Amino acid sequence: MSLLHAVLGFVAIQPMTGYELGKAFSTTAAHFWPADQSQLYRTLHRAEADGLVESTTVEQATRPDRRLYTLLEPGREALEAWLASPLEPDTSREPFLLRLFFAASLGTAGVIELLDQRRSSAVELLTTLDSLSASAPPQLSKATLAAQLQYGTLESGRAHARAEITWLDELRSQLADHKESAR
Amino acid sequence: MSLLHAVLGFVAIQPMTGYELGKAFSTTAAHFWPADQSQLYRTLHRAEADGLVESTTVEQATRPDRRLYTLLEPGREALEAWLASPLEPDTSREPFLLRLFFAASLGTAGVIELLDQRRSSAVELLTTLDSLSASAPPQLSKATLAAQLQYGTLESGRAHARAEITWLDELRSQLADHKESAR
DNA sequence: TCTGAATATAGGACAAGTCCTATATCACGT
DNA sequence: ACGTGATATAGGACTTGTCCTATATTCAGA
Repeated sequence: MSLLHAVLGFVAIQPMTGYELGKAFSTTAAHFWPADQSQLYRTLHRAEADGLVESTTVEQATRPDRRLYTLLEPGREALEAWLASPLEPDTSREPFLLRLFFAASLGTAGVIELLDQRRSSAVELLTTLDSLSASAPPQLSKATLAAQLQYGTLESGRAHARAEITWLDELRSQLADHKESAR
Repeated sequence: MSLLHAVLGFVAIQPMTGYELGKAFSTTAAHFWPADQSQLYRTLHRAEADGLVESTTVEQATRPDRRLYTLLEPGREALEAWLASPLEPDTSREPFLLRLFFAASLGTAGVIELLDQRRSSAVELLTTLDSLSASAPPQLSKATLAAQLQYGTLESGRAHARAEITWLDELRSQLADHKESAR
């Protein structure tokens, strides 16, 4: 249940509404933590019921009312406890690798197509991250710790995207050679 | 629901029991597709109910009976359809990045500790993958396509683990420098 | 003028996965 | 002798996330 922690993390920086949180996720955190809009609001409700955050309704003339969420002390404690808790081992699912693992029946040509598809999404991702990265403060060494860490997550995405592309290219050429030599 | 496809993929290679599938996942596929034992059996039941696989009970004297699952034609079609379907964009969650993103309140020293923890799990993973990789056939260029692809998923894991370590080291030294210069 | 996107929140139905427990027997080590 | 792990399957309870729909208004563009 880490969406809760992400929500607490954002609200700790600044009180926010559910809508703003959605924006924050889809811009800053999209590449490592997709957040479903519906789930977001449900998480906020639950966090409030659990006394972690508090909401005040901000009436608006033309738009629907906004509910501004503020972090409460128990919420801050939960956030800190999460940050300090031991890292659990990564158990991530990689749908692409799953597919590749079983893709032999597509034949060499089919697999190469699959690799090329994957390659172009990786390039696309890298381009997106590059442009986000370009809009970061140039004086990183003088930035706050928070800014450095947020930039760091971007760098992580870039590093992995580059690694993915390199790996794909190697595998591709290996398969192509094999096909060649099998003539 | 990709566990189903993974199950079909394994059963396509060779008829298997749920128990054997569990083994297959935890040895070959553990690093990209963790499979819960309970979920595995449920998936098998459902696949059989849907006419994708067929099971025959193999009675055993001392051990509990085994149910051997065989791929049926509709199952093979489902598998091929999945392999040929367009790749959906990756929406993976990265709990570590989420934590790092909000970790500023731990302070530079605390963050460095976090990075070090992460680094040692990455090194551990890399070591595991390296030893798996070492037991692969040396004549890779002569291997079957299936073997090449399966080896490829291992290589992917290694490439990403190395990228992770490099990135962690860079971030770590950047934070350390910053701390240094802030004295 | 009409359509769609943005602003803002919310619920229902469902899918998928996790964790724990149950059952039963045998082999192996201490 | 005694517990632990391997073999083998299965269900219950629960959590989390996804997808779709609803509601209500305003503004920009075709």
